Amino acid sequence: MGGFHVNKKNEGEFPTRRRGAELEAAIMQAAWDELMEVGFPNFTIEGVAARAQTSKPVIYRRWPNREELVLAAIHKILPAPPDEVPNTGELRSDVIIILNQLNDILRKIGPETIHGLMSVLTGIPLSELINFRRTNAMSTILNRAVERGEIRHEKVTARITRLPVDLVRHEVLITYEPVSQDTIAEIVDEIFLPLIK
Amino acid sequence: MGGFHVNKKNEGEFPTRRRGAELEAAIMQAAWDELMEVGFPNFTIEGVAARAQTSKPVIYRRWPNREELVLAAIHKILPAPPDEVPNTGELRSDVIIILNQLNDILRKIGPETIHGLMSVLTGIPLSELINFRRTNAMSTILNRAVERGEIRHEKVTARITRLPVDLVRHEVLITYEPVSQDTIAEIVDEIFLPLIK
DNA sequence: TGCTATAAGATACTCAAAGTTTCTTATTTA
DNA sequence: TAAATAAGAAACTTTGAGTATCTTATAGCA
Repeated sequence: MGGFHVNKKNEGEFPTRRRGAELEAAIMQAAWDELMEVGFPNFTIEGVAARAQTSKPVIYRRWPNREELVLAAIHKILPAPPDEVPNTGELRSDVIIILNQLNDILRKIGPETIHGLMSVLTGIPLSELINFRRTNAMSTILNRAVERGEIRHEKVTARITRLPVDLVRHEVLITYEPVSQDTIAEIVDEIFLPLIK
Repeated sequence: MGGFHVNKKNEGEFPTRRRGAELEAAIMQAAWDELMEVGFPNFTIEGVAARAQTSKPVIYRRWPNREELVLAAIHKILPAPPDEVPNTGELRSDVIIILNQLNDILRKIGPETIHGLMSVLTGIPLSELINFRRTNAMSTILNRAVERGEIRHEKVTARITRLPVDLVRHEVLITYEPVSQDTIAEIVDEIFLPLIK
């Protein structure tokens, strides 16, 4: 028992029905827009379909559910930070650059969406959900600082390497404090550098 | 157009229909059990009503929605940590006690539920959602350590006071690492104490 | 150029659960 | 013992997830 069909035959010169990559890109953009406008808890597949001027089955043929669609849109739309690890010649400014990149990404996605994803995609740490190849950036920065003789390598433990990133994440996601330049400076100058210098 | 009613008249000696505080307690327990068994994403009001052997309107008369019901159950059922702030006479062991209490609470509620609540109750920091009057415990501990002469008061900034609690929260909620005694010791001995001593 | 495979799009399902309404009746209280 | 209160039963509306079925536009190929 099929539906009531009103498709018009298109005798025109170029296609009006999108397919493949073009259609996919339109859906990703629509999903992102929907997420930004209504927020994660109100994000619906139907809303995305309407916005992209397509229909639900088209979306379900590509992504199995709400969460995967959101995750895909995030990875597709969000500009990844540059691949190169900052290298200013000074540890402090390198770390501040990394922390600003992280803060930007988290702020753009929004805590509400991140919490929503983490609630549903159980047991997957944030670094796996949203990993812009930033995992090793801090290590690289610290190795360079050791090579320059700026810090001593015995000070560089795994926990201290993660510390600044962890604190920015905590600030954005758990306390909802806006992470200003002052906040970042505080984390770096009051916590991180004293431990490693 | 009301429903089909099969209530039996109870001519017995004592009430079979619960009300007030007794009913409320049964609902809270049912909500907690439901949360523990099916997890936050699958938690339903209908499930709670069935489990508590009552009906949806009874629940909706008291709590406006799913999230508030969960939040109420958490606060009702979860044993709050003791009111007294630990006072062993040594900073290190006091901090370890606090961090273990925090870890216990977060583990009992579960990251999935916490993320779910934070996604829906937008903009409310974790410390307001789940505040077992622990907010000032660290301050008290540090003040006592200053009084004992164990540390100097200039070292005690707001950020350093929050640091150990922040790191445990981050570990449980963001990285999903199990917080062992070793992890807590690492946070205290490798990060916190070196900054404050 | 026309044929065929593919996939888009429309529509209508089913199912579950949120939240509401209406009614009856048990229980408390005055 | 009567009146007020609130529990409980059931059916309702609405929304959205996810699926199934069909038609038809389009791409790629013969």
